[in-house]
Amino acid sequence: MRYAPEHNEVTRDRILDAAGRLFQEHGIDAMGLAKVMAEADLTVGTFYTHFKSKEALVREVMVRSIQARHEAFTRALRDGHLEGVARTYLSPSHRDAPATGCPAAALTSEVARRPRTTRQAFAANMEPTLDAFAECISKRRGKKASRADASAVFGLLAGTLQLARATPNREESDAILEAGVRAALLLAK
Amino acid sequence: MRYAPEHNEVTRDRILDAAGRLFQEHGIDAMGLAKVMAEADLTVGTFYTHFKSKEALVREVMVRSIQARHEAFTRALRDGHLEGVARTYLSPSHRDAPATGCPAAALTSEVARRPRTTRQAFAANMEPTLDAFAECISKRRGKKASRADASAVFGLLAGTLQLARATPNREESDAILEAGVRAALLLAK
DNA sequence: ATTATCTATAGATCTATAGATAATGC
DNA sequence: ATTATCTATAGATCTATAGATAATGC
Repeated sequence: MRYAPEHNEVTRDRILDAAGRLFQEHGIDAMGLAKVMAEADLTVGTFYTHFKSKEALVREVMVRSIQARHEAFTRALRDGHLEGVARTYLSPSHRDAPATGCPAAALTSEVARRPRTTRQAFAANMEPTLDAFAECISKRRGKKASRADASAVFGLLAGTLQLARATPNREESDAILEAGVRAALLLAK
Repeated sequence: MRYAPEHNEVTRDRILDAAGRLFQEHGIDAMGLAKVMAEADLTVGTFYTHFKSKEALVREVMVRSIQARHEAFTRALRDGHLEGVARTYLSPSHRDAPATGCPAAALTSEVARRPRTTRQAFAANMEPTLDAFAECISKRRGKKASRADASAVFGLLAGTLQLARATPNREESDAILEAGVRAALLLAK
């Protein structure tokens, strides 16, 4: 159709957005390409003019979601406000909205089972976020924290959010979130 | 066939073991019943004489795996040896053997997306383990730690293990594990 | 004229069921 | 005689491809 020059890219973005939401809410393996394309108001046939394979989509979605989250993290982490980040991350509203929430909390254990290229894309794109956490922790502690140290704090946030999501009783789940905030601040002291 | 009275139960156990390994290694949605039954040296047809549905299998496998892990945890946690538990949990060999490792690290984010009955089975069966952690932390701190406090420590362990599994570079992954151990001990102080 | 979209389909796999087969305690 | 197992199959869905259709810049 020789569409407008930006048309292709706009559609691609719509597919990536749809896949990002559906993968995080229902898991990668649970969402077929037909459902992803329907969420983007398209049919399956069009998928392969935009992506080489489902795994290529998974990689791109992950990178994109991680980068989008990075923006949010760095905005919040500026000036060393780790407390605010922890409170927002471990909030009931984040727990209850996995589709638009942190991709690491939703997908890390699935990423671990994906092909090496996908894991590399994940790890490489998490580095800026982990470095931002490390810098923030360093400031609080008054001594250098490594990226690995930041991974432990981030692991606490993501792991605790997952436990809260898997806990059906609301009060118990809320209590897990609150204990997670206290723990995160203790850790970064 | 009017088999030996214990025959049915033995076979059921074999299916549960097979499913436990395959679910933890490849994810629940990635493993079809045909593959699970083949791993147990059976064919698909037999599945429904043992379980009502795949979801019923998922619930039973989870309960069983969590209980098996609980044994290991309580043995190790006795006498307040949190350091040993953290070192074993965040060891390269645990990272590299998800099939036989902690079910929570492998499956919590998937459990969060399962039906409420499955999440209830998960949460209820995690309680003894979390209480054992809470008791151990209480001893170390010299003041009462709640189950939610234990969830934060456990969330740190599971979340950090997941990050280490998703990190393809070995040195970086090892560093994450080590930082996780330090963080766990710091948290429980 | 170009190309993103559509419909249709291949071939594999998924969960679940039906009915035949085979193993063994009475 | 009982029942766990098998083979076979239904019907839905999965990833991926082929070829027709339609939209728009030249």
